[in-house]
Amino acid sequence: MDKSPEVLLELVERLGNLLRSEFRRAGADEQLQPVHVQALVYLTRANRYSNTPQAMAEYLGLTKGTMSQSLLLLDRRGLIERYQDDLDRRVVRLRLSTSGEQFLYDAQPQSAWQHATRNISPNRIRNAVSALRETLTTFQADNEGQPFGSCSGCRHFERLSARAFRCGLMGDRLSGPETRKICWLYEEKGGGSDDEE
Amino acid sequence: MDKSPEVLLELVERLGNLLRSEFRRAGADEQLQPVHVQALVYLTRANRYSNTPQAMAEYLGLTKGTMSQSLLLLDRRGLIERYQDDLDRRVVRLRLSTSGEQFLYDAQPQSAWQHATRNISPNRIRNAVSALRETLTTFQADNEGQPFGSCSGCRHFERLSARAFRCGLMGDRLSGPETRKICWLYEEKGGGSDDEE
DNA sequence: CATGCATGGTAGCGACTCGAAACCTTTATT
DNA sequence: AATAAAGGTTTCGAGTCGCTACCATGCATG
Repeated sequence: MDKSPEVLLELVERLGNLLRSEFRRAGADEQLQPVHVQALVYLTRANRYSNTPQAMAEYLGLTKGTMSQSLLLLDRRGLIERYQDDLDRRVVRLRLSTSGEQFLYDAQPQSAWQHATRNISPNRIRNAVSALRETLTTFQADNEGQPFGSCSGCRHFERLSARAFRCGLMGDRLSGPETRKICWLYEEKGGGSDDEE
Repeated sequence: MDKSPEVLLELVERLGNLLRSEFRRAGADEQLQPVHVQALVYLTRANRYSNTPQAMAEYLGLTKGTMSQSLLLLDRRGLIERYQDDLDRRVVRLRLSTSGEQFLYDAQPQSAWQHATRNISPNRIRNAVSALRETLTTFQADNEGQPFGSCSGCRHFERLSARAFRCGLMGDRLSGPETRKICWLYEEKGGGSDDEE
């Protein structure tokens, strides 16, 4: 009998708690809750399709109502900016404000973690990443959650040339850096397949 | 430039969020918050030295005041029992009640996760465990948090015979199963190597 | 077009979290 | 005996969070 999966769960859970404490600490000066800090961090990593309340709520595992509350607060504090989408005027788009960026720069919510991995060989980290990524994919597939991946590995991703990319779903050209951001339209580049829509 | 640590952070964070959602779902029937479910799960894994509000608060990253609130609620609902320690009457000890155990049995808060790791080879899981464990240890050392490990690997652990064990710090004899539970008195066995069972 | 309905987001409600600080009781130190 | 320290509880106020209801905008049909 192997209990490794159980232990892995325990570790992820505990690291999650510590990360949460860390976010709490990072936001203490500005009276921010962990979820607020997470929201700000998310904005630094989300691509152009994923900077909406909806996507954020999915990512953080909250309802849209709850998300709306938190975003209202962040807006009042001037840490984010909200603007309407041009094409669909129901959609609200989000971006970090200058002071939001400043806050993240000062608080460094992730530094403690980065520091904690310093003694682990890149190779072992990559292995861990691979195992966790697979777990995440399976988990999301089981629970019908949005996938949230980046372009490489997405079935909509198209490479036009050495340095030009394109999202086949939305039809936009993408810059190199943007292909590494988080996208909630991500779909696994499945083998055969059932495709949606 | 290698961004793997960053990606690892992202994965742990996201899995942590999903786990949290999962706990929320598991507790919904009984009107329990995620933290309540976590507390109950903790009790199934804590050894005799670690079933106190103090240890639990450390583990979950909360203050003792907050912890006290949650435990009060769990006690009112009859999911846990609280009793005084014999030796130190300041200390409160906790245990799952029968209905607490029943709740965990019914809600299976961890099943979704267990299921999500089904396709990953035991070997890769063990590697991931090892990397995360090391990260956890470093993180805790950096932040002076309680270590929270199990007997194997603890400097206080003594093996009396093939099947008899002892905690050198507290002086108690321990049963085999108990040596695999979570202990907040854990201290890294300096120098020597870490081996897995 | 109008009607209907789905979708993205907001508002209000109530139960609960959470840290901070003050407090109580028991144990440890001197 | 006096004082300090440690484990827990209480109280307070701001905020989370799911829920339901609600308001716009967009998208179908006919």
